[in-house]
Amino acid sequence: MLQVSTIEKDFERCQKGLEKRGIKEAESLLNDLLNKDKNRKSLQQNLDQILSRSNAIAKEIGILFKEGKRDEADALKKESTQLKEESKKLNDSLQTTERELREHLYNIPNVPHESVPVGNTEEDNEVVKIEDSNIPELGSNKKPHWELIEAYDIIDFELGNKVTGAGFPFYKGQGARLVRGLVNYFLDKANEAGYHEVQPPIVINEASGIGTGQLPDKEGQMYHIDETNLYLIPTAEVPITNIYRDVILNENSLPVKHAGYTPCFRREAGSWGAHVRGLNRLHQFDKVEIVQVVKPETSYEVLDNMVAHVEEVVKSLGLPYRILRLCAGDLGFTSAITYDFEVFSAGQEKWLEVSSVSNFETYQANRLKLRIKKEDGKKVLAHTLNGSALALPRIIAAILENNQESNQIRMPEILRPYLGFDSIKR
RNA sequence: AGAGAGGUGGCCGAGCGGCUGAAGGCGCACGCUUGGAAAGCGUGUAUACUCUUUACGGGGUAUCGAGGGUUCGAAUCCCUUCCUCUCUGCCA
Repeated sequence: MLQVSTIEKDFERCQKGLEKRGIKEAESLLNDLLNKDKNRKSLQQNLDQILSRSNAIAKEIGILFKEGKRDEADALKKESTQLKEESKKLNDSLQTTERELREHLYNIPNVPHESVPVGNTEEDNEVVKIEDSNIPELGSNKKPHWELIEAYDIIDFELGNKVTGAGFPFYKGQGARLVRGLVNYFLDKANEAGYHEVQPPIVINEASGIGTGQLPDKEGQMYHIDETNLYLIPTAEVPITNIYRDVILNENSLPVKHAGYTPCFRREAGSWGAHVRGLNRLHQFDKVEIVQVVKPETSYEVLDNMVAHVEEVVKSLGLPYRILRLCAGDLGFTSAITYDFEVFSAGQEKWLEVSSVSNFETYQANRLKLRIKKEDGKKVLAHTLNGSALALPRIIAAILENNQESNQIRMPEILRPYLGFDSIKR
């Protein structure tokens, strides 16, 4: 969530940033917030004064009682009772104001970074890099992965339908081993790059959802468990980043780098259709996530490092890819800047998003109350970043489609030690 | 799931209606001491909001799991809720 102090100091930047996101009334919105905050402050001040007086009276009464001066004490009691009524009222309106302010802030997205292109749709995303020299020539008998997986019997949607429902496939045989191999490979790469591995819970509470910004904004995208008011994670970002909720980190313990593998669950309500066949969109999928908590002044350098790491992994699989800088309209709610990675899947002749690397600046940290204690004792909000490294299903789709031959699918060289086979055969 | 115990500062732990933002200890930081280290001694050591100050700093309020209540006054009493531990049950 945005900080009121940032809005005060950097009004114009905030206004322009939000306008870039298509919020036309940004100026009045921000002014409204500032006014609410002013209101909050004055209420707080009045309340504090009354409480201060109450505390003084209570102390006096204590002393008077000890001295046996009942009458004087009784007079003070009356005043105190009166003050209490006043303070109750003030406290109520203070809490209302604070709640409104908070809710208001929750509903304002992050201010995009300067370099984020203007735009509303995917078309406006900026292609930063494209590496398409290795797009295969498949000729006339190329197949999309949903045909390949049936032909080789490695992923079974029907079985998933039976046991759970649409979007929950079974991976079988070499398909299951491919998933396991990829997860291991991705985790090994992350470890090599200095990310400390964690295996987080895949169910989170409400506070965690709010901390990273899934709640209250994207409530409908998560599976909810009513009995215990818990949510299935949509990404490992949530449990991993929330390790640092309500934490003050020493400056010298930064950067914090974590990697973790989890299944991810997304309801994807209403976003189904012909263009999301097969592995392109699922309710449950596997992903290795990388997360960093860093000093504000280093976060853009770190972002570049994370992009470079993801690029290295994608490249090592021999997949054609491109890197996009998302336009303001396509940018996630909590992100200041996001780079998407897409791989080209030659069977469908489509670019598929396989990773999203974002800098949230202080937006998440402010919600999380994640701060850094500097050498001089001053505290500042940390910057948080994360990226997929990588999400599996579309990587699998691209591997299958791009490496298909008439009677086998060759596996990328680098994966073979992880798989125990060189190609998928019938 | 049933019965009981408990949640206090970075940690341990006292307090069980006013003098407690909180004893004592440990840890940590700085200083003294030392040839150096240890020990010893001294000082300091939560967070948020807010007022004030050029700054150093100073003041106010809140916070003893969370929320509500009783009271002039609550870490201390009552209620609700969450969590932890022990025993019983169940179970990978």
